[in-house]
Amino acid sequence: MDSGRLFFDPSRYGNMFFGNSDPIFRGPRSVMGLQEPLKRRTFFTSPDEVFDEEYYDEQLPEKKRRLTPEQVHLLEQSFEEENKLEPERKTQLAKKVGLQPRQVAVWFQNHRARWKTKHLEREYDCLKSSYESLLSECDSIHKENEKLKAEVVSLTEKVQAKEVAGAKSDSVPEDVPILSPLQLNVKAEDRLCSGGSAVVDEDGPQLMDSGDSYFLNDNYPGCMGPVDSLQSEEDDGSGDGQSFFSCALAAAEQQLHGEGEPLGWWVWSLNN
DNA sequence: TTGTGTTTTATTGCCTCC
DNA sequence: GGAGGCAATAAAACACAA
Repeated sequence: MDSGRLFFDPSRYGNMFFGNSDPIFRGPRSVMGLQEPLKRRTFFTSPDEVFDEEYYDEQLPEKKRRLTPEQVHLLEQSFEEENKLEPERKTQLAKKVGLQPRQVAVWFQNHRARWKTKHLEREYDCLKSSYESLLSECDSIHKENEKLKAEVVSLTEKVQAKEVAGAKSDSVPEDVPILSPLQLNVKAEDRLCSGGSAVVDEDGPQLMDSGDSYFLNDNYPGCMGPVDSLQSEEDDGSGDGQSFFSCALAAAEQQLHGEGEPLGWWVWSLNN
């Protein structure tokens, strides 16, 4: 926009603003009566003034003025009802608030723009906090996953140590295989997956050789599967997830302390 | 008081719809 | 082609710190 443009363009809007065709539109500085601050007043303070041609005959056009709080209030009320203006409503509202219909239209236009900006900002904030919340949740699930994997490794090592120590004295049935730590690890997690656990559903990622990505969701690198399925475990009371490890840990500890059934049986039962 | 940043009012140009 | 909407922008009005 050039700075010397007209304050008001009669060619576009006719003489709706001023009641005559006096060529007074020369730009803001030449027509705004800056030398007469005492005569300053708000643009149109009453409906009568809006249509009072004599007023504009005797008073030079003024600078643009802020609308009064009452005018703004009325406009906002109307905006809340409907943010677009039909011609009839525009005319009625203009009379009601004491503005030119064009001013009302401009106000609505600007208000829609401001509303849109604020709405976008709110949506952005909402999405941002939602994203940060999910990120934090994902992080804690990832840590929990690491913890559980470490627990599996620890238990496996304990089981292996116990088996090696008791191999010579214990009589293990011939058809019960002695599992290697890797096999035991895989079997334990296999049971975890197939036993109705909510941690990994049947359609989700299945066991792979690496043993370190069973719980990862390929669609969300670094993230787990749906959080809801995790929460559902507690809800349905099945408890096949972490509680499995707790049972395993208890059984291993019992074995280490010479209680309960032989660990060979536990390994056998896992395998069947 | 003044400089500066923000808000509000108004204009312009372009686009879509009827 | 005219009416109306929107984005971009100008410029006045306003807020406020220094």
